[in-house]
Amino acid sequence: MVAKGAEQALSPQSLTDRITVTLREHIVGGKYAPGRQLPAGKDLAQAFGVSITVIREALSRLKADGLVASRQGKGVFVANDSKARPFRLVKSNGTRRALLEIFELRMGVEVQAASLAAKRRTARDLAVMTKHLKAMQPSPKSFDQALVADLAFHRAIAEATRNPLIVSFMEFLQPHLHESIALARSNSARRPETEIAAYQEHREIFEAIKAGDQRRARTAVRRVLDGSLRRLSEGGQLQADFGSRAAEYAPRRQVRSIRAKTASNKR
Amino acid sequence: MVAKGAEQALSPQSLTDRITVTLREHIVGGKYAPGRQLPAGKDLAQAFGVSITVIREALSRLKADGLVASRQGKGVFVANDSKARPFRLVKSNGTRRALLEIFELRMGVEVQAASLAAKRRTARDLAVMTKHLKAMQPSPKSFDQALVADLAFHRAIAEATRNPLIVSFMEFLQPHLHESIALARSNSARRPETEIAAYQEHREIFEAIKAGDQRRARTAVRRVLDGSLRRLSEGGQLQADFGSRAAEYAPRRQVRSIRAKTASNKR
DNA sequence: TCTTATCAGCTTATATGATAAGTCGGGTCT
DNA sequence: AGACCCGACTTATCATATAAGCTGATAAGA
Repeated sequence: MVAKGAEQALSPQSLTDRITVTLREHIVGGKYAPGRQLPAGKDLAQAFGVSITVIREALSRLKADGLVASRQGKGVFVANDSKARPFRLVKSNGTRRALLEIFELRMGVEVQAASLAAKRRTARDLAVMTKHLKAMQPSPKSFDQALVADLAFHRAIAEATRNPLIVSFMEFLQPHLHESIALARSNSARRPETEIAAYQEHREIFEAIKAGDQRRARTAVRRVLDGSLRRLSEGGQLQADFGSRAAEYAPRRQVRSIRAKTASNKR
Repeated sequence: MVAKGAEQALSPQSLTDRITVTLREHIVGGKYAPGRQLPAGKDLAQAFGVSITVIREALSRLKADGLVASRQGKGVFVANDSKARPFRLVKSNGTRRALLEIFELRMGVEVQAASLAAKRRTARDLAVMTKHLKAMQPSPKSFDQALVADLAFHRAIAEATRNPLIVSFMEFLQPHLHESIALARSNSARRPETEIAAYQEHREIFEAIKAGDQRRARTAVRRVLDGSLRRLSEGGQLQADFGSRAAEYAPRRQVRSIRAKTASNKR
């Protein structure tokens, strides 16, 4: 059944997963000081009661995270430079609170992006923005199209900063905001006056960037996002469901097809 | 030799490293659509001409990155939910350009943090800020102490936002900014008048947050960071060296203690 | 006809042993 | 003393083997 599939995807932390978590905790917890050498793979395997394979895979993950570094013939060492470590959004569990936190972080970056864009935008940037802005005009053919254009417009701003870091960070944030955006729009948008207001506000951002007015650009973005934030806050509850974990790997359907196939194959 | 050690740490991308990169490119490049099943480990090993061990370690890393998900008995699938993916600052190679990019990103978050802090700060937050601000007062005992207090002050602002995401993101950014901060201060700071100005500017941030004036807080932070940015831009070149890669793992000496421990543990 | 049991063939997960190669220190030989 | 070698460590990689989950087909039973 579907329930079984979901349970399946959640519970079975593999042995490697658990060992990885444990090792990571030991390292960040300070059990092994930065620069220190870890026990040899063989010893770790014995200590945890698992095979060397599991230890190797766990260490490989930590190595990919920049937490440790191994050198052939010498050993595995705790990295004392934390610059390679990635930034994760683990707590994005769909809670409204989590969404608000992400949204606030996004606002800071987006305001900064608009500010920089106002200073560095080229004619080409402005042309791209204009294109997307047009697709956002009120009463568009499809609702989704306006949303896509909205995202593309903000992305164009990011690219106009000439700062690839800001671009990639906003790309990183976007999927986490996907639900909040959908919610905010479904809450109170769809009403023509809201649509028109949204268009006007975005237009104001564009004009400020075009004019090279950094402060005005910041204010305009802040106004737009404050509006979204308000719509997000006032709406109904969230977190109800956004697809069971099992739905993420595109299973389903096979159940039916299998059954159909067995039926037809019955010969 | 040292040169050999450095070369050693840079070039010898392990086989697993290369396969991981290749596989990642294939996936994000769209060779395998989200939800699609990857070829079996055995086939991948044959296709790349490596052993299954290497494939497994590579897949294990991608799995830890949320790029793929494996299910025993079924296979490995490309995850179609990108929310688990981490954010990395790979290009932080010490170039001045890279530092500026990080700095600009930081500025956006920090301005937002101050803005939120002005709205949500508690009396306790203000007390903490006051403490650090005092330690920043001109002509302090030690130069380093002022720098530490500076960082602590900004951290206190982040915590006053009540947004743990902002706190952890600034923590994530900080080691990457370490060099730029040191550079900016060594460039033109140390002069009494600069120190005094920095203190006054930070004081202004505090006052704005205390007064609950969001806009003033944003402006004040922007002024401080613009100042740092200017000092960073005008100074001498960077990127010369900040410790060879080999020095990052600080081996030596501890090796002995570990060895002694394992030796004694060998029952 | 329909359901159920069983089996063969896939897959990943884990374990184990072997080989290659790098590091390090001690010992030997000159 | 200095150059050299050798053995004991390490990680890296490879090759198999076993266990366990999944899938589909077939056989057995109602």
